[in-house]
Amino acid sequence: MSRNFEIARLFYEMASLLEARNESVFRIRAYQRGAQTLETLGEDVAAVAARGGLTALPGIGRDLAARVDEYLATGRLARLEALRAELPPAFLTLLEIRGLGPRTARALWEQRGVDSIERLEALCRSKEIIGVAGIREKTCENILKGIALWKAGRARGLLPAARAIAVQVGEALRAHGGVERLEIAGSLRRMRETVKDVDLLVTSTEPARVIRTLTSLPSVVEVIAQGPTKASVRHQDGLSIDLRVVEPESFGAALQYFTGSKDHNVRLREIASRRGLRISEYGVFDERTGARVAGATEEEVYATVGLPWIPPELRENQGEIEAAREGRLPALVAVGDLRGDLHAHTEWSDGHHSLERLIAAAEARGYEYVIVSDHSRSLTIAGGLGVDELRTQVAAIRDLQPRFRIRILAGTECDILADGTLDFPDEVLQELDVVLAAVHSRFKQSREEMTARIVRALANPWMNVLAHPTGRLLSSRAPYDVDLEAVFEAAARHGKAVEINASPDRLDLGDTHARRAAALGIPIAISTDTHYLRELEHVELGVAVARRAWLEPAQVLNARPLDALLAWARPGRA
DNA sequence: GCCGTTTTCGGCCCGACTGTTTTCAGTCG
Repeated sequence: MSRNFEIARLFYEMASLLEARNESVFRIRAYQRGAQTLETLGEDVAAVAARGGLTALPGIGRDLAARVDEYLATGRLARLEALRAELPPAFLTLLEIRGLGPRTARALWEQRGVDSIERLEALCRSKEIIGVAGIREKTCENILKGIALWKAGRARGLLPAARAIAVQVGEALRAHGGVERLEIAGSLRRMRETVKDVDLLVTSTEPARVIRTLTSLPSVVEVIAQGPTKASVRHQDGLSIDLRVVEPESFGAALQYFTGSKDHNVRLREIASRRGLRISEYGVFDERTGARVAGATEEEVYATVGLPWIPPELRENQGEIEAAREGRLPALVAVGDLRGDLHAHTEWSDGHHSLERLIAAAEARGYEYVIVSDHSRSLTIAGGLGVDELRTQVAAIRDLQPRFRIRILAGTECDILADGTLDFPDEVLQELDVVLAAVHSRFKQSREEMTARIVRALANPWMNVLAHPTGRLLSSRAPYDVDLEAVFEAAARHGKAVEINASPDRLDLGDTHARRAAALGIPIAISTDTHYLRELEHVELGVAVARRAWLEPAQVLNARPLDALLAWARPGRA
């Protein structure tokens, strides 16, 4: 599905270049919408094109379909190349500077020859950009700040870190008074896997006081913008924090609005507009009379456009509005639906606690079962277990069982070797209750090799769950090159499950892929990959990904009762 | 450039803040 992202990126670029040319905002938006459709498409765009289905996709009409076809056939987009020729190669990079948009960047290129961030910085320092596109002293300073920020890296924060900051800042605002109600909104409320900024929404009778509190917090290093009802600041560890203060009667509308996503909200407003209504963060208003018809709660806002309340995790314009209209929103899986954890380590390999403590902690969480899935022998760096050691561990587990109510499952996180064979022989694997398999080495294999490797592992009759299927680390490592569609096809054919690994740096599978896998009928395991006991709590993150993937309990492997799980994993065993 | 239970033409989501401009453009979300 990598072509989906390639073409989406090209469409986004097209939109930016068109914007620099002052083209119609609607044409620009059309390319952005088309790009968004492609990057969230669960299916390979080439397959859609092959069956002539491109124009059936939302936002893809005759022209965009022709461009997709052109790219698939030739690997090029003539129109884009013509647009690129008008501007410097680094134009897109310039747009990554906060506060610098396509119009200004184009003017800088045409009037001062700005073709790189280095040159932009030099001209800012020498003040030579003053006079272009209404730029004066202040804008010059802001661009320099933007450049400094860009150099520092615009990393999105991991979900738990951002949430911690949001909670901390929220508490500080409350402590200083004036806050009536406070909610976390934005991508944090939608539980996106990474978060670029924290959106806080407050009702208050003293908006100025709350704004002032935020801008003067010790952990705030820069005030980006500050008005009577809105402020935007930079937190000391890089995230920006946006605060909005609204009246209580607008709280629902504001919460809906600031939760997003942008695309979800645009759709909602379009529907409202067809009904003669106007939705803003202040409420829902009758277009003719100007009268407010809703706003205090989110439910009210959705009701005005004939929809039930939609869970925040689904608000990505990925079909949730249609599903809501037709009364087929999923009954999303929740933490309480999970009956056990299917991926956990102990000090037998690279975990930091004993077998007993893991089991006791899982039992204390109220689980019906927990697996012990330490690494296998080839992963020496993680203290992988050899065959004898594994058998000793299984015996230790069987010995411990009578002391616990929770069922302890003997397992392994078995390495998938470079050729796709598993690290333990079949006669060893069949002694276990559940077998996880994962790639931990030779990440640089070609797409063909990696795909064949994983597909072969899935064919092993004793293997059950493919753990962290893409190998990505959100903060540091790209996924390995693999044809996931082929992997899913093999998993479905062999009756295997795939994992949502809830480790905050992995979240692997991610939401889009998990949704695709589940649509193919593949059971999804939501697992913590616990190495420290506190990480059992990461199950919340895994469930968040699952909810964003539209999963219901029936699609989740570890929402099944113990008997059903064992019958699935070892059908031959009594 | 897309789209249609108002429409195949004429619409297309809405508002805050900043810096520059005396009425608004650009950027952001």
